[in-house]
Amino acid sequence: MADLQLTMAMPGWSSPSSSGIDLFHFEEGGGCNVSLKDLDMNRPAREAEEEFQAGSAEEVEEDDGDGGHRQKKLRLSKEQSRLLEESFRQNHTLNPKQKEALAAKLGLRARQVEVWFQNRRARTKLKQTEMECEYLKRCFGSLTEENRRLQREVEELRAMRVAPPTVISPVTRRPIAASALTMCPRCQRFTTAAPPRRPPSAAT
DNA sequence: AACGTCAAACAGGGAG
DNA sequence: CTCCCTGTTTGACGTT
Repeated sequence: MADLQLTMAMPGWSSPSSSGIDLFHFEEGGGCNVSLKDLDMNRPAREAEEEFQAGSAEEVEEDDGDGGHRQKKLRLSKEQSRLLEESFRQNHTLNPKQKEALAAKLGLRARQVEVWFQNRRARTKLKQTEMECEYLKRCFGSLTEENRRLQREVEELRAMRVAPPTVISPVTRRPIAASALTMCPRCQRFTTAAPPRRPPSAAT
């Protein structure tokens, strides 16, 4: 399925678009993910599903009669979830017509389908973010290790660095650093560079 | 019973 | 104004 587009290339990770594996896999086929929730759900959802399976759209119980505006929470049936997932795989967003059609097909209100898609998108994004986070953590770990290794290497190289080459000074007849020699342009002979002249010491 | 997790539903704000 | 995103609340359910 090409429904998830990770924005990061993560070596070793198969992108959903190529693997065909969704981050969220619902109990299609295997059935091992079926929990008691799915089997013994609260009645409104089951009723809705029965209506849905009978081919008619049904308004799930909307008001408890006390004027409270919050919907009674329903759990979607297995079949409703499956169809929503299927639809989500084809498209992560729905236009109003598609929303209405899907809602009618599922026996839900358009608002419920809309909310489901919103939540589903959010969950997908969260999952992606978690994966990216894990990947970055691993990157950080390996880079830290690499950094340590390079630091050690630098220290080792510093420790084994040989002393600079020396020559015998033609003036003092003692060893001096070769870099301290300069060639006299007139006589073409090596001589020691004159030490930088210090200006007369200023006070302080 | 208390706690944790999951997902449905809501609210507010930004973009078009 | 509508749609979507994001953060939050809340109810259902599982686990300890």
